[in-house]
Amino acid sequence: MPELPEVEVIRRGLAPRLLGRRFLSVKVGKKRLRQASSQEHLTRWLSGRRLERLQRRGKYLVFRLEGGVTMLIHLGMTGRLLLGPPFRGEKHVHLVFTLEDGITLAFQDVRRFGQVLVFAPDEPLTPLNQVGREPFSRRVTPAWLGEVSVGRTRPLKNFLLDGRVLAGLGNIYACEAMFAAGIHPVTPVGTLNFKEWGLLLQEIRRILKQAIRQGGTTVNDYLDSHGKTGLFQLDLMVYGREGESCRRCGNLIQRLVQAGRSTFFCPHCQRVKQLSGCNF
DNA sequence: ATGATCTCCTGAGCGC
DNA sequence: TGCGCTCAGGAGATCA
Repeated sequence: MPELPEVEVIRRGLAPRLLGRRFLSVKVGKKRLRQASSQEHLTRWLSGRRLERLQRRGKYLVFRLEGGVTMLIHLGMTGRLLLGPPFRGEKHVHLVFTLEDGITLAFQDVRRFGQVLVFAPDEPLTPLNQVGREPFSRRVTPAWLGEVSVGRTRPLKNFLLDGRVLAGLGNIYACEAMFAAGIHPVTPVGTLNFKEWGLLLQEIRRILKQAIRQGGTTVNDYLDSHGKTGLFQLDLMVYGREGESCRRCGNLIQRLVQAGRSTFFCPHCQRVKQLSGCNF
């Protein structure tokens, strides 16, 4: 389940191999992805164009090509972008890009939640309109988090999973950040004070950086662009650890369901916030 | 306007 | 061994 760190690791793995090279052709499989441009559209706008920049926006990879053409790739739940030709008979390969110098890039996605969309020059990149601020952006501050949460009652966990506010966090890193900050996942966001937002933001950034350094988190499916697993799963404090001992206090990690997703937390390290009159 | 729920998809894991 | 069930979750759609 690629979240911000996994997408960033993939971006860094792909960039040295793809930048400056031209796309020659693309082959699209029969099964439909959640959202994908047609073979004709991809061929028309990619063929012969050099990749100028490879960026990340939230969980999207943004391929900037010559002449203002842009390709967006979202890996969904189980998407992979693998360098090198796919093995014969490899399952769930839905697109194969061929570039100069014999380089191939395969998009593999078991659950087909992914997106591969190409945009003509000056065509608006509509999927990015919904993407919130980058966690490492200077525009994300404790004060801003407080502002967008004032008067809101939704639980902190749901807030962190809302990509329209803060981009790139998924279930794993949301759980880990709340644990690290010692804040209970059901806490209504409107009750968090400046200090708590500051601590949470600090922990979000620390954990995302650490996960990038470790090559991401592999729980079931994730592989980087070279087919390697990440290592951050070894550092997980709560995610996927229901019934196991808290690595900080020894109490049992609990699970609850929020917004249809599992939330893992330590009931001792993450206390339910006592309501106080003044938040700031 | 806000927040919760549903939908898409397939394979792994489990009980019987 | 095989069948049916549940679960995993990002993001857009839909509902109260």
